[in-house]
Amino acid sequence: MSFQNELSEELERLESPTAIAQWVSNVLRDKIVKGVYPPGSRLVERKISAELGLSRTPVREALKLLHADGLIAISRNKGAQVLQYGPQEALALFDVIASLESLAAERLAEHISTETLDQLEELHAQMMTYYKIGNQTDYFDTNSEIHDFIVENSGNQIIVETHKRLIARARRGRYLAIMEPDRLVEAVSEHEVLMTAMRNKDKDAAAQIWRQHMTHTGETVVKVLRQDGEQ
Amino acid sequence: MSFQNELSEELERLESPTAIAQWVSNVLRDKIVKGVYPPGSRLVERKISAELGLSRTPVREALKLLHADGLIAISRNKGAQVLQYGPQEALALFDVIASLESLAAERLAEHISTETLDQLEELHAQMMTYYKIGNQTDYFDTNSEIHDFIVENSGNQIIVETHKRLIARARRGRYLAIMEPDRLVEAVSEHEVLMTAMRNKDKDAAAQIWRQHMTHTGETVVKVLRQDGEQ
DNA sequence: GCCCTTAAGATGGGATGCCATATGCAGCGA
DNA sequence: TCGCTGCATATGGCATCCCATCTTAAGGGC
Repeated sequence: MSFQNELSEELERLESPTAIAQWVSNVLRDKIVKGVYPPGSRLVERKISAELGLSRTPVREALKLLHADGLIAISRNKGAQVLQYGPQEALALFDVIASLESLAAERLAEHISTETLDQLEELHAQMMTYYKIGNQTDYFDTNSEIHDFIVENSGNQIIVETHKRLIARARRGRYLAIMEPDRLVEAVSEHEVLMTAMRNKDKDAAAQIWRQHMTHTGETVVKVLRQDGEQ
Repeated sequence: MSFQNELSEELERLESPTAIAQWVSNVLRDKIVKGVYPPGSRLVERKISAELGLSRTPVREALKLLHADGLIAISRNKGAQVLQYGPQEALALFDVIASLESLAAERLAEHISTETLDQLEELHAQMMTYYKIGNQTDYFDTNSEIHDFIVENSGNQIIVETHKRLIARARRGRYLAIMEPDRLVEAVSEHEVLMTAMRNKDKDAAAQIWRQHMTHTGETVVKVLRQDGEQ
């Protein structure tokens, strides 16, 4: 089996340099996040390059990218190994993400334009609809969109870059964590509070509720990971 | 001229894989921070590898690392180019760093042990001595040590990693920014307030003052960069 | 004299080969 | 039977080669 078809498709779309390494890193990241490569498993350059029909060079670069993202450790003669991901890592990760998204919400609330607010209202309304009809998948997708939207419109590129890097690691937990009904109700209520803060351009309220929101999300992920670990 | 001597020395001490690439990236990072490679200048793989007496491979990896750090842009057929660094970038950077160091101070204040507090007191006293006798160089070094100490003892590895990455970029500004006497007095006073918060294990006060402290520092750097840009 | 064409050089990306070292297993000795 | 030694294998790091593409400049045509 080969991934050459998908590779060709992707490459035509992207003209960025090191597009292949990017593609490989995305493939591997996905497999790590989804547990195909469990923590501790070894990613061998030669093996992956053979599977993907590539030389070692782009695979090697992809592994370096994953290393920079904090997903794997690279040791000589032992191959890259998927790092552990447990409650402790998730706790630390969400602590920083909460602080970062809170900052993003604060900065956005400060200078939000009517157009941007309208787009946010649109996303929020969409999410509420999915919530009311009980469509979990679309609810979570729109939810993620809202979080990303706030970060991307914070006006601070450093926040965007840093957030992107950390979220890649946190997704590993979110994939396992299926929100419980109780948390869902609370989360929706917190989203409502944020919208009010945005409408009032109240940066302190926005920062406060968004940090609280992400902290709660983190706590839920940690709880799920703990339950998972006990099994 | 060759750097082979220094290279050998470094390599004996480090047994980490990709030690050469790390070393090269440190050399280049230093030159970027110090302005030897000004913004917009081109870093050509073949040229650097020739100068350092290495093949292109490790140099290439080093450039990828600098790219991941956000210091350079890599474009095909044009070489890596040092990214601009002006008031706008510094503003965005310090906004995030302030938030991050504030979080670190908050987490440290929560659980700080007597031994850790003693070490911090020691560093603080040392810095105050340098301040009083007007030894600027040692003052700034100890100041940096305090900031790093707080981050490293926050108990959150994600904070440490993220901070390290961002500080590498911010150093570019701090190298240019020589603190003014007015700011110096204010900064020292803010350090005093932090120490009080730490002694009281008052996490909110610690978070508040440390964010304010870093925001002020950022503003000073931005001011200096603006003056520099106007010349 | 100006602009377009074209060819040579520059430059990063990818492929491949060699090397140093760590790992693991097999065989030998006590 | 257990442990130690040594060799084969695995594996990542580095060097080198080729290639596609962009840049640049020179030369010819209008």
